[in-house]
Amino acid sequence: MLYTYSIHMAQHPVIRINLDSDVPAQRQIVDNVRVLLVEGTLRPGDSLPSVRRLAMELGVHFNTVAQAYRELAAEGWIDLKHGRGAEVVERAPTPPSREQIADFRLQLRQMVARMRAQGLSTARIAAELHAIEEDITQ
Amino acid sequence: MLYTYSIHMAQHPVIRINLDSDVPAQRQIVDNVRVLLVEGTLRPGDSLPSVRRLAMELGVHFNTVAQAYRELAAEGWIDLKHGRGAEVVERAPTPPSREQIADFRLQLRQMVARMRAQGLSTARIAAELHAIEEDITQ
DNA sequence: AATACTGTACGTGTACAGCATACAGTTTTT
DNA sequence: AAAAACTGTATGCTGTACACGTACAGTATT
Repeated sequence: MLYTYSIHMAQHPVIRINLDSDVPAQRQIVDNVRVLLVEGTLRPGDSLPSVRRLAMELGVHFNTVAQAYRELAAEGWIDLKHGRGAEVVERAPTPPSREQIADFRLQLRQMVARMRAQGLSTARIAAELHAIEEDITQ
Repeated sequence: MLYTYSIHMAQHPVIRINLDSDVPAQRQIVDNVRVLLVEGTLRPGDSLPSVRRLAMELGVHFNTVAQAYRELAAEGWIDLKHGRGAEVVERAPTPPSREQIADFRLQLRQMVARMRAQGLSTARIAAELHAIEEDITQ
């Protein structure tokens, strides 16, 4: 839990990043906010914290947050308006491609391999997969 | 399939990397070989292709492969001997930590969010999760 | 008009990926 | 034994991305 920072967004949601991780802060911010967007915790019309406010609470420079926001804007999730903050917008659905399924399958195998290499049992991993599977099907 | 390179390892297994990906070639090599190691396609006693041979077939510099091999050696998978190639060795089991389960869970959620953002349906994603789950439990 | 907030655009230092090149150890060939 | 052909290793260079500092530009409030 050390070196883990969090912030409440829009009064409710929370994102956390780990400054010790080898994963860049920018990517952690993008990945975490994207989860909130996909899972519906952040919805169109909601406003995101300002780059300076989020940066202060996460312990990074505001330009780091700004770049993460630009990434999310490029993906079509949010709208950045100069001087007026960032707001979640309706996002046009993306047509899936065949490669993505193969990519997803490979990335899953790689993640499972990484976890098994770290000592997690296959039973434990299967349980986590099952839990996520149930989460998204309801 | 463009820009995807592959190589046969030890007569049978195959690894592929995508030079267009933003994921570094080093990491792709490590991740792909780790999958083969965890899934038992590569076993203790097997020898890996030389850094120059694998590099040529993947289309990268041999030092890139060498660094990937060093990473795998650091993880305890292979033994690098000067002048005599790389060999898979028996690996001591790693004791799992509590944080890893939380990390795994978060990474899974992030991966699912990324795939949903790319247009994959929750049904399709759930099917992939289920398939992997069954693969590792047998 | 002034102030305090918003996001943007530059430059700087650092870390890492990828490559070129030279080196060192081992095996095979001559 | 010498030479050649393989093996992995070490060092330096270049390009790119991350994180930060600082100055700028747009908007809302005072």
